[in-house]
Amino acid sequence: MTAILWLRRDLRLDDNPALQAALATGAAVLPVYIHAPDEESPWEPGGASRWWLHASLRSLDAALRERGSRLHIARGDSLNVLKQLAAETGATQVHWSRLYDPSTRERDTRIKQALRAAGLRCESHGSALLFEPWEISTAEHQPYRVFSAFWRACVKALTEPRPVAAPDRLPPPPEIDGGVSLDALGLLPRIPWDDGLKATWNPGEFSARERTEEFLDGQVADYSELRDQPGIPGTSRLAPHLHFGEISPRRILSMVIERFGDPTAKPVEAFVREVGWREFGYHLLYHFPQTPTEPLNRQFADFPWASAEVEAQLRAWQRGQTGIPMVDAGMRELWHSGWMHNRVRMVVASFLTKNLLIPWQDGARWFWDTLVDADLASNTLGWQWTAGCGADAAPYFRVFNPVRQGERFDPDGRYVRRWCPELRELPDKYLHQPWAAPETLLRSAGVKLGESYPAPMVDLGKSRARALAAYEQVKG
DNA sequence: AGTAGGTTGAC
DNA sequence: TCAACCTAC
Repeated sequence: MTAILWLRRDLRLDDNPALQAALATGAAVLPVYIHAPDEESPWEPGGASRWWLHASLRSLDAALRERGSRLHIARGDSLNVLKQLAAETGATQVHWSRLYDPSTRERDTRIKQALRAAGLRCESHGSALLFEPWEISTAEHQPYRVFSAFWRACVKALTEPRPVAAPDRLPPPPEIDGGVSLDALGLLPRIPWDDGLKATWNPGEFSARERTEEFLDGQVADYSELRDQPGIPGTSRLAPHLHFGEISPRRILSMVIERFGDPTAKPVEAFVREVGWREFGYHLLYHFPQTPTEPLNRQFADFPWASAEVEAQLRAWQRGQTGIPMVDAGMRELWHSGWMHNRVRMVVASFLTKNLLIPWQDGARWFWDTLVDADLASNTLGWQWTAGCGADAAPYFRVFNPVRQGERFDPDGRYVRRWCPELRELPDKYLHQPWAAPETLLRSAGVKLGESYPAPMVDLGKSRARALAAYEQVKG
């Protein structure tokens, strides 16, 4: 007898209810990963995500082997693969952790019905969230659209999780033919552009746990103060680990409670609330599955986005060549490391959607392709929030001024100097707005606008006024 | 999770 | 002169 453990975005052995359920059968357990990106269309993982996935699968396989098991890797139609494996091993059960994005939800429902019809026991388990999206609702039994109310309800329902640790030993998997090597999945880039990712990240469950411990024993104490400064490593950087399920939010909460007691009290409250934003994103994606492409607020259906010059402007934004230091620093950090500090994500998103009036969907798609933590729920929430068309949206008039943001959150210019080294010699006063610097100062800093660094592609004041006028139309 | 433009009050 | 605070957008 065999139980199949179908692993997808729960690439861990700790606090994995699907694994525990498979083990509880007392049968042989076959851990399987099936590569079928087309089943996630139109949101198949982008280049940075695939890089992470490769490393995470390798790490998972190593952890399984240490415990007497191994990861079976297959590719192709997920249902066919599962049926074949069940036939070959005589498996009677399949267990997996739930996903919440529209394509995989639909696929998993179909697969569950088909496998059950074929006589298999088939169970999906909640493991990616503190609360399933349907467990939290307003007094009127509606989904929440405002974060503060959503989080209040979550906090009220919060109980101390009791995550089950990774087992020391696993039953040996049945001997089977077939499968493919990890390398054969072609997840790594053919042209090696991943040096920055390698230098920045350690995917895998072990590193996820280590990172969490390090953060909770260190930076979290100053999180509410330092998390907004992109030049300082004050954030947890756990998002990609969470996205691939290398650590569960239940484990994180449990570690928080272990160290601090009340997770909603200082100093950890601000960090736990960020875990809450992640929950909110999943809540919204589940209840409003059209939002990855459609504005939640219907008034935005005919928002007057810019049409002329958009392609060239979008490319300048993507490449970090807008001439606005804070924006360019962020976009270059993203391209180099597959990640961008959250404060800067808001700045570059506001610049794209408001100063350039380029549709938020274009920005969301670029983030999707370049972020190692690309997550449909969080990405959709973030972009709709910035554009002003989503849940708990920034009021239409909230336009970030990237100069002021730079002066407030990167006051010593450490962040901009790191990612825009051609501006390094400029004094702090002009670092965030080189176009305002006197000519002599630019010359002595070796900056030639339009040559060594771009002239600003738009006037911030004028484009802000244009955005306010455009948003005036949807104010209702 | 904002900005700009004003007023106020401490130097 | 400048930070702190207030308010409209």
